Amino acid sequence: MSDQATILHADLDSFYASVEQRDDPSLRGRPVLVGGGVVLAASYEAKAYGVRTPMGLAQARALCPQAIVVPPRMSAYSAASKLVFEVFHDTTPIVEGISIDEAFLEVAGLLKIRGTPAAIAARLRNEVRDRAGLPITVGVARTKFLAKVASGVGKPDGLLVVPPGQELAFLHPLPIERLWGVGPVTAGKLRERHIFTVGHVARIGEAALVTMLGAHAGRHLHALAHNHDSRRVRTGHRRGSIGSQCALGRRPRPFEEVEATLAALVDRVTRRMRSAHRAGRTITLRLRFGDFTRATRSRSLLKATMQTRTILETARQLLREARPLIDERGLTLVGVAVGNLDSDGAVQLELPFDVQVEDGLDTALDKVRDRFGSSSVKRAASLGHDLNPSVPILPD
DNA sequence: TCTGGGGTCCTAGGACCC
DNA sequence: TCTGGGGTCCTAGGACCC
Repeated sequence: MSDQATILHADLDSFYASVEQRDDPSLRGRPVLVGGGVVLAASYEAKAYGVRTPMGLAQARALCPQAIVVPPRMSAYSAASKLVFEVFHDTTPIVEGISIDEAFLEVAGLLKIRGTPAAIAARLRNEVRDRAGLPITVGVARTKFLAKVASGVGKPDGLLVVPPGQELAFLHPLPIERLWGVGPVTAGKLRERHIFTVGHVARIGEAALVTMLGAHAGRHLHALAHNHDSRRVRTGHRRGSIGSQCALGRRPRPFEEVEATLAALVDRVTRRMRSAHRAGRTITLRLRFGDFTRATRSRSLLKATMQTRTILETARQLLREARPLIDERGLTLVGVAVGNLDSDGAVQLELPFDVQVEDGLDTALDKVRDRFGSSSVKRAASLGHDLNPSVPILPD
């Protein structure tokens, strides 16, 4: 681990609601809720009344009757996100997007030319405000995990640097829910054992955590509580699945209507696959029932496809096989996702500027593996690409 | 508190191969 | 006829994230 805090976690505040307030001045300073059936985003004025996501709109209105509810405008949010990510990429070449509204940035290579990480982060916040008109919080620390915790603590519209040496003092008083990977279930298990803060987690041994939570989760939490997190900021991620789902409400639906909904979902998914040039091999049908239990059914094809017909046939078959469950419990959500995504043919990526093929192909590939993850290079091999040293081609 | 839509990662058993 | 260990893929479920 570096001896300087050079990882930034940049996180837009109440993203959708902020975009609405930016685009409609009459909403500024007022409680705004973005949502349809549930609250997708709440402005800080609304959060002050206890509104959270994802909360039913009726409940949110009860907490904050004067809230202004606006329907989501996803295309406006995508455009705003694009602007913000341009600022990220203008700040440093090493940007790892986490979602539409947050990213990790590594600034270790910029210190000589652009100043301290705190100065870089402050400029980043100004740029996002100037160019995208949005408030953003930045956390700075030596590890990704701590940078993310810092941005969470620094919200809204803040900048929080955790200096090396003060990390555990910062971390240990925080509630366990701040740990990445601690959701309601894990928090419940920990609370049962009177573990309420990160400091408590740090004091119990790794073995006890593993017994409590399983091998991976236990080791993961133990490491995070001690601020052990060697993950680097990684570029070049591509998602592994594309899906779409639709809540049906509690009213019972005829099976034919469910089939029609499924067809529309498959159509939406395959359109997105084609525009992203991704083909997939595993079709997953996602179901949620009247009692809110869930089930998934999946099938893998021999060959990746982005064809609506093939994917719909498979999805329909899965739906028919699940019909007894549906008839028994009632259906409240249907979704379809296509995973095992592969590149549709060769996707060319330039090697990072600091990787020279002249060093020898193996050395270059090692560096690329280090940066992008080993899977990218394995995929190149499995696809049988000709790795011509003068024109490196790496899918993904 | 009656719960959207988009994802990720991990676990675990069984099939199958060497 | 009975047996081992290691590895990968498939499927289903669960927890978590924004």
